Amino acid sequence: MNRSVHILMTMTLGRPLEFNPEHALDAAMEVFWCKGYEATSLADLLAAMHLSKSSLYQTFGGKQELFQKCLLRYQDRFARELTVQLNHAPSGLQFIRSVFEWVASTAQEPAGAKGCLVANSANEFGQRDPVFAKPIAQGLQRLEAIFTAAVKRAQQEGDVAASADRTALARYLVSAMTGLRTLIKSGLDLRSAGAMVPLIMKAVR
Amino acid sequence: MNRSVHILMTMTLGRPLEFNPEHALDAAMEVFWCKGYEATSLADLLAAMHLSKSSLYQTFGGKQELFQKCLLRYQDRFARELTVQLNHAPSGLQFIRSVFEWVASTAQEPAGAKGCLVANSANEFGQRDPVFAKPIAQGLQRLEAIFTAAVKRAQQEGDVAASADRTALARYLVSAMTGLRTLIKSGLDLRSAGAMVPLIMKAVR
DNA sequence: TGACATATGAACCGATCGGTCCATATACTG
DNA sequence: CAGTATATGGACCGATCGGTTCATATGTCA
Repeated sequence: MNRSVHILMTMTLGRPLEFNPEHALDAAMEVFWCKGYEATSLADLLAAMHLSKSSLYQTFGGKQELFQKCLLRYQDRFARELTVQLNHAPSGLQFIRSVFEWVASTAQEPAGAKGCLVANSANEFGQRDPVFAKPIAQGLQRLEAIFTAAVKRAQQEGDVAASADRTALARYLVSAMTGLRTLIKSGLDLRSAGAMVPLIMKAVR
Repeated sequence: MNRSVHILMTMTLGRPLEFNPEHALDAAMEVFWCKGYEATSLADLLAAMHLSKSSLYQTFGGKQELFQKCLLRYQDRFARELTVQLNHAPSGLQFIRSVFEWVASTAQEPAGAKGCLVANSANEFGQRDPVFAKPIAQGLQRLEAIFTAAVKRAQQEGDVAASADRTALARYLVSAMTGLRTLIKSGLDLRSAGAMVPLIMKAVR
C-alpha cells in the first residue's frame, strides 16, 4: 500500500465540512426523538442541524437514512450507558430498580415528554415499514439483552429464583419500561410514576 | 312547539346523505388505528370511507376533528366492551387476567399489529399537541377507571389486599397494557406474549 | 499558482399536503 | 309543479413535502 492510497483512506480531499457530523446527528436525533419520524420535516431537521439541504443529502443521504442513523446512534449510546450502569451497580436487582427509578424521575420533565426513541419508533411504525422494522426490533432486542444480563446476575446473587425464566423476565421488563414511558409521555405525575416502580419490581422478586 | 319546528329538529331537509356516517367513522378509525394520525392522508381517509372530500368536510369538519371523533368513538366502544366484560366476569381478578390474556392472544395477528388507538395516539403526540392531549388523557383515564373498578371488586372478593392502593394498581395495569401492546405491535411472538401475563399479574396478587 | 476534489447555498422539481369553492344533483315541501 | 335545503363531485388553491441539480466557494495537493 503506497502513500497516496493511504492518504485517500485517512483524510478527505477537497473542501472540508463546515459542520461536525456527530453534532449534526445529535441534533437530528433530538428532533426525531421529540416529534417522531412522520411529523418531522426536512425543514425541521435543517434548522436544528444548521446545515443546508445539499449538505444533508450529501452527508447523510436523505430523511430515511438519517433516521436510521439516529436510531442506531441512540441505541448504541443507550446500550453503552446501561451497560456501564450495570457494571457499576451493587447488584443486578439494584440495577433494574435504579433504571426504573430513573425513568420514573423524568415524569413531568422535558426528558420524560420525549419518551424513548426506540419505543416511540416501535409505536409509530410497528412492523408497517420494513425499512425501519429491523433497527427497531434490534433496539428492543438490545434492551432485552441488557435486562437479561441483569436478571442473570440477580439470579447468581440470589435475588431472583434460579428457576425463573430469564428471557421472559427480561421481556417483561422491556414491556414495563415502554409502558411506563408511554404514561409519563402522556403527563403522568411524578408521585404516580414513582409508585409504579415497586409494582413493576414485584414480578422480579 | 308547533309541528314545523318539530320536524326541523327531528329530520333533515334537502338531499339525504348517500353514506352512513357511522360506517364512515368506523372506516376512518380503522385507518388512523393502523397508520397513526400523521401518516394518514386525506386521500387515505377518502378511499377508506368511500366519500368525497366535500362530504368529509361538510360532515366531519376536517382531519383534526375527524380524528378526535374517531378517538372518542374508540374510547366509548372500548370502555363499554370492557365494562360488559367486567360485569360478566366471575371475579375482578379473573377479569383483569382475561383482558391481558386477550391482548396477548393478538400477538402475530393483524389485531395485534394495530395496537390500541389510544395508546398509539398517546405515543404519537404525548402532550405535544394541545388539541389531542385532552381526549388522549381522557382515554387513558377511562381505562384506568375500569381497572380501578376491577381492583376494587377484587379487593372485596379477597383476591387483592384491602390495604393495596387501587389507583396505583390501576395505573400500573394501564402501563402494563400499553407496554405489552407496544411489544406485540413490534412483532412479539405469541408464546412470549402469553408468558408475560402471569408476570404482569404478580403485581396484583 | 493551478489542478483537483469536495462542500455549500439557492434555484428548481413534480407530487402531495390539507382545505375551499362552486356548479350540479337530489331529495322533501307546499 | 316550483321552491328550498342539503349532498356531491370536481376543479382549484397556496403551502409544503422530500428530493435533485448546478454554479460557486473553499479547501488540499503537486
